[in-house]
Parts: sequence; structure tokens; C-alpha cells
Amino acid sequence: MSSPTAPHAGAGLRVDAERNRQRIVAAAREAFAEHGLDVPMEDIARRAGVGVGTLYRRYPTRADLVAAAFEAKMSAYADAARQALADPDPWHGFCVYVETICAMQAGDRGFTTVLTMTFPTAKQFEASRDHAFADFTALIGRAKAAGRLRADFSTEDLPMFLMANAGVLTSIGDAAPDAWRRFVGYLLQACAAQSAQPLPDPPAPRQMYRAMLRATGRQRQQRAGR
Amino acid sequence: MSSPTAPHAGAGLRVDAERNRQRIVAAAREAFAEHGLDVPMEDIARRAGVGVGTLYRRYPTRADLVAAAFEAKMSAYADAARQALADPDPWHGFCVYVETICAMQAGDRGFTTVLTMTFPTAKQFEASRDHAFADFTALIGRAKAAGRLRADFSTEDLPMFLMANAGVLTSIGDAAPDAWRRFVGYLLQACAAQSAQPLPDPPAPRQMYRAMLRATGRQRQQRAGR
DNA sequence: GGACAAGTGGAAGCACCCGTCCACTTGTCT
DNA sequence: AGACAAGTGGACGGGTGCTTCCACTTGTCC
Repeated sequence: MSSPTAPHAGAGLRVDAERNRQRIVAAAREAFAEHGLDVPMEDIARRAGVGVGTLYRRYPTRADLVAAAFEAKMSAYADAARQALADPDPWHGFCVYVETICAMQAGDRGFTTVLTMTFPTAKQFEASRDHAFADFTALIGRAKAAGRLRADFSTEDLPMFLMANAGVLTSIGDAAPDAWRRFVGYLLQACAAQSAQPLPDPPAPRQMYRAMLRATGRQRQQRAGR
Repeated sequence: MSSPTAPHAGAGLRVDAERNRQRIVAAAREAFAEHGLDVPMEDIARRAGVGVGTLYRRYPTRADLVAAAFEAKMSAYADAARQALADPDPWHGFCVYVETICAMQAGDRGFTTVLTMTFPTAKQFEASRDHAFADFTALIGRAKAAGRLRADFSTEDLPMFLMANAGVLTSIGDAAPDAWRRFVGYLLQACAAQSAQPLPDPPAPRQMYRAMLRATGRQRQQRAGR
């Protein structure tokens, strides 16, 4: 991102600077996982043992830092789709895939949200998402062909499910840490071909993209009263 | 709430004060509906044409104001359950009910969140919720008895669904205003008895209560990067 | 119409977080 | 070892929102 043509993120940096950069990313990973994407930058800096100035010079916007912090997890996310394609049973592969990524959401408060957003400036990051999406599309095709996935299942339904799961996770928090498993159970059964009553139309891809883009400026969301 | 023993909320107030109170509640309803529960108090005051001081004296905490603003909608919420019970077809009643309250969430950003929270100090408010809950429990019983609702459907599943729908609504926002309908379609099909693969256990009532209680102090949630 | 309680509004103090800027430190290269 | 670029941290100015407080206004009742 901030490096010229380098294969590795921190190339060209002085060794101490590179060490700090790695610390920052590690600290961000922890902080995002524990508290979600909106932890104060200063907390991350303190956790990394650097000043805020250092953090901002390396990652000028929060989105940059988020992209750096979740790059590895985003790769794992893409790998999961690839692995699911390797499953000999298309339907089983589909179900395990959905469960896996929902579990990834459950394990990291930051990732919960990251999977419902897009970060157009983070190239490698979005490339992983695109790979995952392509493999998932293939996965859907196979599962439909096998007659197990309902024919009207749309690729847009996956991000929608992730948004729903994010809602369950953030609302329930630690009060019922496994509730999301049941929820995903419901979703998967709704995806089965046998229960294929007609559904309202899915959102258009462009609509989902706009939704995942979010407002670019200052902005908040839910939050509790008092 | 702020009145001694009165049947009506604003009893005992000077007429001008009562007029202001009503304006405040009306302004809060609008503001919450448009921007969610975390609109600045000052915006509400300005919309009502009063000073913040007036607002705070009448409703000392945000929760008080939220309860006042959504009391009517909460009654409507309870009525919907009662009406659903009147439906001669238990399954149809169940489906219409779920669709109705999800539509109520979709129509009001504040209510989206309100339905996933509890406000223990707002007596009348929570009484409506309890009525709705009791009727919903009856609704479930009937639909199960009719063999249409899966036997392992739990009353705790409804609040979980509302949390999920809240996730869809807040993430998608205005980008795909009807996406929630499709989502609810999925949920309902998953509730049908015919698709009754076993599910993970539901959360305990106490867990759901704790979840809906939220943290009582300062606190934020998702929010986007950048 | 006068007196007093009730009600009002908005300024002020506080807390939080963002993002910048620059005097100082540290690595690196010769 | 010296010199210079690279890197650092945290103080600072700016913005937002919460909540309190009190000098002033306005209804109400006699």
C-alpha cells in the first residue's frame, strides 16, 4: 500500500520502522478483534508501544489500517471457499463454507463488520474477496446442479446472510456466544432445495456493493440508549 | 414516568410545558425514525423548537426519551401479535406476524434497534413487549399444533431473528430497501416443519435478556472505517 | 395586576476522539 | 566518528456531543 513496487508490505523501511509497522498491525488486529473497528486510534498506538503520529504516518486512514490488519484473515476467507470447492459433496461443501465464514465472524468483532463492507482502495484485500466470491459462485452452481441448493439462491444472498449474522453477533455479544450457530442452522435449512417456496427478488449486485461501501465520511450506526 | 400517579403522561404540567413535552416526543419520533437511536439530543431539541435544558428536565436520560417516543409503536407491536392470534390459519398468522414486525423495523431506524433492546425502567413500554411475547408464545403453540411450525422452534428465536433483520437493515440501509423481505422469506421457510433438520440449542431466555439489556454506560458498536 | 412557582434556553464545563505538526532521536552510510 | 535522512512521539487545535446550571420568562391563581 505505502510501498513503491515491493512484494512485501514494509519494503524500503528502516529496520526499526519496519519493526514498528509490524507491531502496529499486530496491535490493530488485537484491538479490532476485541472491540470492533471503531477502537480509538490512540488505543492501538498505545498497545503497539508507538505514538499516534507514527501510526498515522504509516496508515493515514483507518481504512488503510483495517485493510492491513485483516489481509491475512481475508486470505483465509478466500481459502475457505477454495477448500469448499474441493469437497466431493457440493451441498456439504456449501454448508461447511457458510458455517466456516460465519464462525470467522463470530471469532473477531472487527471481522464481523469487515465482511459486510468493502474497501475499494485496498487492492490485495479486495482481490481476496473477489476470489472468494468467484469460488463461492462456483460452489453455488455445483450445489444447485446436485439438486440440493434451491434454484433461486443468489450470490447476493451470501453478503446478506453475513450482514444478518453480524446483527446477531453484535446484538447478542457475549451473552449467548453460540447463538449464531443456531441462526446459521436456520439459514442453511432455508437454502435447501426442498423448502423452495418462492422468495422476493434478491438485491442487485450494484445495490449490495453500494451497501457495503457505506458512507465515506463521519458516521455512526446503531448504538444503545443511556 | 415523570408524573406522580396520573393516567396520562403529561398530567400536572403547566399547559405550555405539556405542549412542549408533546413537541419533544414528536420530534424524537421523527429524529429516531430517520437517524436511529443515537441522534444528538440537541438535534431533537432543535427540531422540537425547545432548548436542550427543557428536553433534559422532561426526559433525564436517552432511554426515557426512547421509551416515550416508541410507546405507541410498542403498543402497535403488541396489537400485531393479538391480531395474528385471531387468524384462523395458525401458520398464516405466524408468517404474517413475523413479516409485520420486520416491516415495522424496516420502516423506522430507531425501532429497528428498539426491538433488539430492553428498557427495564420503562414499565408501560416493557408491559407491551411482555404482552406481545405472551401472544407470540401462544401463536407458536398453535402453529406447532397445526404441524406447520417446526417443533423445536423456540420463543428465543424471534428476538434472534429481529437482531438478524436489524443487521440486514442497518448494513444495507437505503441501497436495497426491500432486501429484508427476501431475508424474511428465507427465515420463514426455515421455520416450516418440513425442513426440520435438527438445530443447535437456542439461547436461554436469561441470555437473551442480558443481550437485550446491553451495556449500561458509554458504549458504541459497529461503525465504518475511513 | 401582582406575586410566586413553574418552566425555559443556551452558555459553560467536561470528555472524547481525530489528525497534524515539529523539535527531537536514531539508524545508516561513508 | 560524523552527517544526514528517516523516523518518532505526543502536545495541540478543532470538532462533536453530553449534561448541568442559573438568570430570565411565563403561566396561574388570588
